[in-house]
Amino acid sequence: MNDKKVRVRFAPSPTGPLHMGGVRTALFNYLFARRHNGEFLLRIEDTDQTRYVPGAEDYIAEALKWCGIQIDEGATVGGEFGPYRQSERKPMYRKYADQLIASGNAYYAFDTPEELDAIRSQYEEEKKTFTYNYASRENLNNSLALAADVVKAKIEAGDHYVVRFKMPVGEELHLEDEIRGHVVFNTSALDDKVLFKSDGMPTYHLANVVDDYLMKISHVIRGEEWLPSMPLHVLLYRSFGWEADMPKFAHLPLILKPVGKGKLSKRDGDKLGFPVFPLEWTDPKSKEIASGYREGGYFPEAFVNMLAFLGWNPGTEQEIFSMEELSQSFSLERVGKSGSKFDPEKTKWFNHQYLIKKSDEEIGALFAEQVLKSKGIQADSTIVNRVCGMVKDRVRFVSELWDQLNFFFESPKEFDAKAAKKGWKEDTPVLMLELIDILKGIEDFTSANSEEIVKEWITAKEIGFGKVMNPFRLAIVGAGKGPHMFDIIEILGKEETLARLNYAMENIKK
RNA sequence: GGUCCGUUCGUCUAGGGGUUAGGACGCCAGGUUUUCAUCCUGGUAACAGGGGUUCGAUUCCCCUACGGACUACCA
Repeated sequence: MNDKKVRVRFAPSPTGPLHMGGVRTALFNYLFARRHNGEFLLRIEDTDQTRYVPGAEDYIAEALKWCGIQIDEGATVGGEFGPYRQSERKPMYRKYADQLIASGNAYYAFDTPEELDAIRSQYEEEKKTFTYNYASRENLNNSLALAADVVKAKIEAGDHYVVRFKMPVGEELHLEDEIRGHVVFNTSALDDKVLFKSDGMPTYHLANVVDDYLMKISHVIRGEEWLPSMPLHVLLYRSFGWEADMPKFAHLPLILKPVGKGKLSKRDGDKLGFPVFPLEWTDPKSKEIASGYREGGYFPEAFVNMLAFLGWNPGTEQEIFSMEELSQSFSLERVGKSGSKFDPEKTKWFNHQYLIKKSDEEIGALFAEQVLKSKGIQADSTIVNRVCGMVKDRVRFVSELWDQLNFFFESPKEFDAKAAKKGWKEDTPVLMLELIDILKGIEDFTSANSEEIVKEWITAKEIGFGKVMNPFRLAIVGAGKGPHMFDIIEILGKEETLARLNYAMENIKK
């Protein structure tokens, strides 16, 4: 173990909204940085200009912010290792490609994409696989096969070319991954990857290694889809002579679809009935809207907690972790090796846990803002907070509160048929009439007091609570649901309570 | 096809040569409750298969099967 300062980076490509897998990668990097008092950087990998999507970069920054993932250095916040956008670093990559050519680790290749495509399909017809590597490069259009003066002439004539890595032959590479342990690759099975494109931009592989080196990255924590290119990256460090400063690698297991096969993709979300994105996203071209966790009513803490447990666990039975607790507990050793199927149900459970932990004031404010306002209902915030507190433990989302609380804000006009059939009997009207009289006489209409008086009456009359309380509830609530009856009528007040009772008497037909 | 990675309840997972294989989500049942829900209690359900190694393997090794990733002048 070297004692290098921990510096990690999240390096997304701004080709669209970040999906939850990307957010988890960012989260694990962030947590790892926090745990080791290190730094977390955001680097934008926009080397492919053809795939650039406007708004994607802002989306990434906003999504991380919503999750509570703070960026120490990066495209949006600056820092001494900038710029942090690869398009802005463009001028510096060229010399590294040249360095590799000079040292014999890379070469010029003039083959056009069309030529390569043609070769590939020809191989396919012959049921062979074409690989641009030691076996084929001597016969292709590159500086390894061509005479030096021809190469020089081509370049001077302005011919388009790429720079390819010259993959060594027959070497066994023994690599260490922080999550997977020992991994072995044979370089003969690898190909001569393009490092520098004909448009003057580096590919991911070159830019990534150069930037990680220049930005003094200590650990590369990324998705498992990058595992196959780890040998290339290690070889690049070696070719540059940067082995001593090479970061450690950790490849995270993938997040899989809840049903069916394969990894979770951006297309899955709304089709499968849950968001795949942290924030809602409107595609700038098609104007299609993809739903987000934020807009779906999830709390960022719940979303983050759920994500943290996809592939990682603390080894204890604690499941609810704040960002602070995660920062203290996170370790790469406790990240699993196998992919995890995402479970939308558990995410809802996490949301419920956070919802019940929040104060009545917080929930009340959200309910007023998100639900009542849109219904044009204005209500006293003390009342709103109080009723939210009464029922918050039975919902998973703020939006579900309305179903539990509607009767506080609107008197019932219709009555649940099933509850009416069950609770509203022949003798009910007589009892309700008596109940109205009792309630009328109560001066102190607080919950405890009216409960005592009504209970006394029921006990004295020997009629059983259900015979009174069930229809009473039906009249007040409109259904067989809701919190403690006397708490409800205290909030409603005597006048409203009596009005509802009278309305029910006239409108519930047996 | 090739290369690499993986495989414990339906799902997320703990565990690890000798355990009643633990927890959570979901589901089911009972209890509490004047209702619904919460809550409490209980239940359902797993070491992919075959070979080794060993006194003993779910745990270590190999093979098979299955799953996954990668295989672009995309990241």
